[in-house]
Amino acid sequence: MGDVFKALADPTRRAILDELTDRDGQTLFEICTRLTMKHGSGSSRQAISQHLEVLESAGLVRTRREGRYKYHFIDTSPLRNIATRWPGNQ
Amino acid sequence: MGDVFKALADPTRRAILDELTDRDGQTLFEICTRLTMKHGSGSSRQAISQHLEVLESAGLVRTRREGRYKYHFIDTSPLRNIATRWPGNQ
DNA sequence: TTGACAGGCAAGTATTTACTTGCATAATTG
DNA sequence: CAATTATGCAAGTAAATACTTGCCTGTCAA
Repeated sequence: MGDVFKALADPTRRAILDELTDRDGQTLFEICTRLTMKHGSGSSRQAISQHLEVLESAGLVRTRREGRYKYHFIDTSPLRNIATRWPGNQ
Repeated sequence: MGDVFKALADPTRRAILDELTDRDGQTLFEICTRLTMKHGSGSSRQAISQHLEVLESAGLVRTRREGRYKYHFIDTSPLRNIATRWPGNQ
């Protein structure tokens, strides 16, 4: 089980979560191309793939395989602990 | 200005925030000794000092100098953005 | 069934980050 | 004033992390 905080530490991974928030259930290639559209300096496919592994291991992304496609879905439930760990934050 | 997410990525820094939540306004040495009490393998003074710099640069810790003492106070307001950045998280 | 497409694996490189080491400064205390 | 206490600074080391490179497997369509 990965660390949610460490998963959120990288700006590329946060951009991936933004992207999935905007359009849930994308494939690896869709995420790659849409990231290069928005931010000029897009990461490589392998880099994004490894970021997705980190996000999945932290429970922030769930995946479903269909044929040769693999769809990625955001899961925000692990974020709840962050909001409640240090009080005075409502 | 530092990155709030990167500041939260390190477990020692999160332990410092826990410690300040438990008892706000501690000096560097108080934080060091209380961290070594709870978790056996306490970090060195310099390590904690550098962690505090990161937390302060991220806006999670504010400081007040009085004589030779420097008091550290937690500020949870930067955490609000985290809770609201990715919806479906109330 | 051949080729293109989507994705996976693993080892190596490069960059970041955490920690250490040693000395310096400033405020108190005896 | 000298010694101690609390902290600061900066360069170096060690460990973690992000990224690359090259090849491999499975799926589908012509």
